[in-house]
Amino acid sequence: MASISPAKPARPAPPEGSQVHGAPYLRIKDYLKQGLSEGQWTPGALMPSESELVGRFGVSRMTVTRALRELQAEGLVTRAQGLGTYAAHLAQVSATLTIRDLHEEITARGHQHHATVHLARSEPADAAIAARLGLETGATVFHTLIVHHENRLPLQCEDRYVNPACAPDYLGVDFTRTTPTHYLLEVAPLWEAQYSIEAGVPSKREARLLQISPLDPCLIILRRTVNRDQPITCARLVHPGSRYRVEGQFKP
Amino acid sequence: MASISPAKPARPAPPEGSQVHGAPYLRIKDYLKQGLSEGQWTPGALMPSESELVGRFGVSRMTVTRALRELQAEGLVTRAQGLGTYAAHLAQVSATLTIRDLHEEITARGHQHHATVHLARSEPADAAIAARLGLETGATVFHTLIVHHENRLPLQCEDRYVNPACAPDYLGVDFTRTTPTHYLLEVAPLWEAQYSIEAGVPSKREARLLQISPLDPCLIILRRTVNRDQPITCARLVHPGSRYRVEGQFKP
DNA sequence: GAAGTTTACTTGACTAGACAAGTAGTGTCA
DNA sequence: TGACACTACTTGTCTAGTCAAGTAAACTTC
Repeated sequence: MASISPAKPARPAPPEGSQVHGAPYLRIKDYLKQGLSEGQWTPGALMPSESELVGRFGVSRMTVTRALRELQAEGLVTRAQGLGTYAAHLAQVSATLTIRDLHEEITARGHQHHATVHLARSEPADAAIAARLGLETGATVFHTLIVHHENRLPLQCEDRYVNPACAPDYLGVDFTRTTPTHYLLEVAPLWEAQYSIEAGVPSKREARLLQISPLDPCLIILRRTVNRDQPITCARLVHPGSRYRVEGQFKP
Repeated sequence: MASISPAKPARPAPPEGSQVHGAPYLRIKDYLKQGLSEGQWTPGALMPSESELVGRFGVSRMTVTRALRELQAEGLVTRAQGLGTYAAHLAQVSATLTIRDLHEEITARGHQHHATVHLARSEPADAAIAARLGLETGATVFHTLIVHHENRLPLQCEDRYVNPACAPDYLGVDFTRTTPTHYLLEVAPLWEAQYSIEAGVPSKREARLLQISPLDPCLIILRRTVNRDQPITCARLVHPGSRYRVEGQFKP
């Protein structure tokens, strides 16, 4: 099969501006990205077809397909069978906000993390908590209230409810050494989470634990974590606005 | 070539629990995802090699490669040449927060959006703004201050500086009809953005424009947008904490 | 003219190989 | 014992084709 490969027809040189080095699929991606950033294809415009790119770059269709599929996964183009590849409307693109385990975040800054446990018990769930954990009202849930400190300064008040079915040994964990997030990640490795980030004022108890005034603005994150089958945990994370912010970047 | 295809050797049945329907690469992804969610491979564990999956599912290596490459892109596995495929440590995974154009967000809720323009002029940049836009101190920049309303209630105060080189006609736009975000997306289609989300109190002017008390907690988003070559714009978006929150979900 | 058919073009998915490059263990030789 | 080559296994990338399925426009038929 390799011996009778026909001589390749003369093909046009690779388009100007595309990278010369690197794997062919990366060169194709870079060429298309650059055209998109220069406005060569405005949102909604029809982009070159796979066979056109095959001819232009002198590669096989699988290579072009890979480049286009990755651009699609990155949200830069949309593709439709029978129609073609189109430049995407970037307004709908999403931002990636890195939300890491607080312990890692603090130690990565070279600071000291320590936690104080103010509550760790099982209790009957009220209607709101039960609904969020997919349980009956009055069912037993685990409840912890932990304050995380960075260099002795309170940074986060973590009020968390856990479904006992997912982590039966939860209350036996020493939360001054392991964060609940870290422990739950190990017990239930693959999950989905929903977040909501808002600004508000702390409750009186939260203000006292965070050593701030009840009027100080706080960044409040509500997080609910679900396994494939059942809810695992829901948490209210309250941070003094002056000491914490969420950062992220978005790279289409 | 099709006529002399050899009979396929007997192969083990697809692993239990995997989807029967769907494209083979999706079946393989689903099988691996399920194993990860059930703890069959805990973070850091070595997962089946490509050739093992080829044998197990009776497909070609390209198909297995595609499934694994997509799982890698989704952050579920890490791969290393010469070593193998490993279950990822999910703690470092990122959450996707959808940040849409405010006009779209409001109209999608079936509500009415209108904007009032309180400032739209060019002015010399002070040191802080110039640094963020990559310009010299004193260089001319465009400055707009716009309040966005949802059903007549102020929702966002948008204080924005724009690099004139990227959008020379910026001040000619009617911002009661087009949001700056939307216009800038059209003028400079491909960009990167950095976000910072924090809780704080509004300035006196912001409080007045948003019709809230200067003590009310606000969700403040600082956004800086960069093109491939140069910074485009930086903005301070102030939202009353009681009226706005950022939602997102994370689905590995 | 309206309704169906054909054709050309598009993406979607896959096969059965190929070579390259990185890692780790094993065996050999000085 | 230490240095080195060899080997087995892994992922990374690519080729040159295949068939399927969806769209749209041109063409044919009634």
